[in-house]
Amino acid sequence: MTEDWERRLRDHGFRITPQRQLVLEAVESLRHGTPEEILVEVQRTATGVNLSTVYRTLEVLEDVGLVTHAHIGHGPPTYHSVDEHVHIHLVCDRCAKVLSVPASVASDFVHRLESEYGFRTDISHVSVHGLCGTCKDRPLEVEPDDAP
Amino acid sequence: MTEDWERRLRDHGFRITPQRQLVLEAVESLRHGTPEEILVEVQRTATGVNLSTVYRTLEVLEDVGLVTHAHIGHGPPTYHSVDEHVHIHLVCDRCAKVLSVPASVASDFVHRLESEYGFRTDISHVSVHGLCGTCKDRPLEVEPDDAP
DNA sequence: TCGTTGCTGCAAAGGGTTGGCAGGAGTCAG
DNA sequence: CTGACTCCTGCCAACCCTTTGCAGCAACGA
Repeated sequence: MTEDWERRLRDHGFRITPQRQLVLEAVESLRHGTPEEILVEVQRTATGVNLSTVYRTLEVLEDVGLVTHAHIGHGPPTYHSVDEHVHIHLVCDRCAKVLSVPASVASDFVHRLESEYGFRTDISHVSVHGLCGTCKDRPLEVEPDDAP
Repeated sequence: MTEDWERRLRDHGFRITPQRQLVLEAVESLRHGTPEEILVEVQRTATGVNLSTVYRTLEVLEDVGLVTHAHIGHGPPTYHSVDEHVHIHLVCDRCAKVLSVPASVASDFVHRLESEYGFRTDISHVSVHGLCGTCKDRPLEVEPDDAP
């Protein structure tokens, strides 16, 4: 995959450490990951790594453009490697499933924001909430003792 | 403004209390407000009101459809009254300014999500990040001792 | 007016995140 | 290859935002 991650870090004055490599690899192998999940993945290789290190490392990796994060719902953010295709998260508020769709569906929207409001947006940063195809067709609530 | 808020609450089996009235009024007068900000506004009238009451009240008001919340950036959510026009928040990552634009700019995007992915979305729930008109034209960093 | 039960205030706990500190490791010059 | 200089890490405690348990108060129907 990304092989110039070392250069990327060095060029920004950061050092190369095992922790940084492991965190980056974890982000790449999990395709969506919260800091906690990334920690668990990292600890499969190196048990000693600490959660605060993961937080600090993710910040560094984001700084140099190797990962991004997005907010899915109310919980902790999820991190992605940037060599993934840029995508948007659709979060179902009913079943909590997360769909990824290519960012291109939003390109008209993005262009309108830029031309009409001068706002240049990073559409992938936040997720879009709603109901997924399965859930929106399902009746709202099924009280078990109401139907004949 | 909304005068049937009492009915709204009653119809859902909730009681009418001064706290609920005050919180609702606070949300309407602040047009964007975090729980903390709403508390401060409420306390201009009733000092004794507690932050947990604000949280619980906002949950109730959202339940009955009198307010909504949206996530702006990493911090706490902001609440709006629902009689406001539905809008999208554009958050500038550089200067942290928040622009509100009518949700109609996103209608094509919303329709595509529904027709292509079966996903029915509540576009106003999360905010869109990026750079505002002012910041995107500003040079990235000005190192003071680099130019001739 | 009285009783029921939901609502509130308080305080404490909970999850996620950040900060200070001392020791250890990466990097660079020699 | 070696040494020194910093940066980075692990640990722990603090932090912010939010939720919860509980006892007393107050809204509402009878």
